[in-house]
Amino acid sequence: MDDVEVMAGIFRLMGDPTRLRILLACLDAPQSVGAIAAATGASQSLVSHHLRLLRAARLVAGRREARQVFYVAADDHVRDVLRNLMHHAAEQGGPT
Amino acid sequence: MDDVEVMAGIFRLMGDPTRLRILLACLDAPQSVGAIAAATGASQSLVSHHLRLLRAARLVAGRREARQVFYVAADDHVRDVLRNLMHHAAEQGGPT
DNA sequence: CCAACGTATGAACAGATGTTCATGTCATTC
DNA sequence: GAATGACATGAACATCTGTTCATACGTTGG
Repeated sequence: MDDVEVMAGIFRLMGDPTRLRILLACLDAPQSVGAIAAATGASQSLVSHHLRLLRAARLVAGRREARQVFYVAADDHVRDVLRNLMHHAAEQGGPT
Repeated sequence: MDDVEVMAGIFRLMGDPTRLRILLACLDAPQSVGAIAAATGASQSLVSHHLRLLRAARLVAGRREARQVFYVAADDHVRDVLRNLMHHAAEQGGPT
């Protein structure tokens, strides 16, 4: 596949608010699916659906711990991108 | 609007291959709409439609020069994000 | 083994999105 | 000022996407 399409695929995944919140929720530390659902306010089912996509793109990695499964952002580049654009958003919202 | 939604909005715009190619085409130097269309292989109409969205999000800025309009990526953060993920794609495609 | 908990999956649906085709607008040239 | 070139816009359409609801799966405790 073309590099551009790979990039676009990643961006598209980050382009949904719910999925972005999920990513941000497990950016620094592994979180269980339930915890992510609670943190984002999305249903458990929806979170699981999204996590499947994020996992397929290797943006998150999941590890089973007894009954729960803990997900964490799997990529340093992704972390950088997110942090970078968070600054951007902060600037755009800017000082009122 | 929430910061997360702003970020997601930007990511979503970069999440379409055509639009991403358009962005990359005018990342370093201003390009006319026709030039962008030629560079990306998309129709003039489609490029114009996408440029409208990118302009609305202030990801590109357009300047009229006689008959032509030149667009250029308008934001340093965006440039950084794109370059950052280009490296990511390079790594993922990586050494076989 | 049965029940309970946490997570995953599948079907179905409403709404959004990318693209095309046709046409409109603005600036230039003759 | 009519014609041409470069870009913008609008309608229409097929496709994709996010969400929900119901249900299945795997793991632990009695």
